[in-house]
Amino acid sequence: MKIASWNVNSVKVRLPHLLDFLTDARPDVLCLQEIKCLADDFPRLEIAALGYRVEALGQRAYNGVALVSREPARAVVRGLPGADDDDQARYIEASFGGSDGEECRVACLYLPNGNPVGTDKFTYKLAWMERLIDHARELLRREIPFVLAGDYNVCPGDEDVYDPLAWRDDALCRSETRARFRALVNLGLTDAYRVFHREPHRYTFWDYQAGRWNRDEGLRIDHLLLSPYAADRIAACDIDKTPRGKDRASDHTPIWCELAL
DNA sequence: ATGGTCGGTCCCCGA
Repeated sequence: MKIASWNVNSVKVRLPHLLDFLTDARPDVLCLQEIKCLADDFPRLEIAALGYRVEALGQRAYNGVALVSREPARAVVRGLPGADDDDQARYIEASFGGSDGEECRVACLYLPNGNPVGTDKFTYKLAWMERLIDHARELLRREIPFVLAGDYNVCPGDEDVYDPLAWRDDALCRSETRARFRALVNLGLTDAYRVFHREPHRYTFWDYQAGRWNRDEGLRIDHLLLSPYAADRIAACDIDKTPRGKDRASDHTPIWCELAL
């Protein structure tokens, strides 16, 4: 089962690139973030023509997440549990069947950016991470394979930033942020990318400004965290830089993994 | 060179 994650920064603008990626990469499940539209406005017909279905949690103008899959999603959960008053569309989770009949639970998440530090945005980010930790603990209790995929807005270490000093006090790199990411991993999850790639300075995001893409000055902030049963089955993982190099690209590029499920 | 870039919009905000 191939699972991919991509912050598309508007699914309407990125539709041609999205169709290209589905055609070329053929993921079984694709997690999308920042679709920036209501679920009813998601371009389903074009996706369906390629044999894919969509489950979305949308929002006007901001945020919005979706699961694009070949097989129908089962037991869909919309919204990260733990706060009834959170109206930001940042989380959707569902189960998908593997080729051997084994199931995998896939969560698509768009973790808050949190800038500027010292405001309620940073407080919200940290609280959201605490909720994610609590929910991951619940998923682990089920003893099933699962993947927490998405735009975490977290650079786990200095090796994941082109200029760690300049970014030291950014919400993506702050010690409070990194400590919570470590706490999540330390529950027993595996950073899929690091199973296969130890080199520093491999990125999934390059800012639109200042020619960051052309200078390869980016951040590794999109991650696939695997439960123990999923980690046991990992066969491959990589970042696909092709979409980022296209005209009218998203500022993020997809990350994917292959699980023997 | 005190800027630079996108996308979606209650004409600026979030990234």
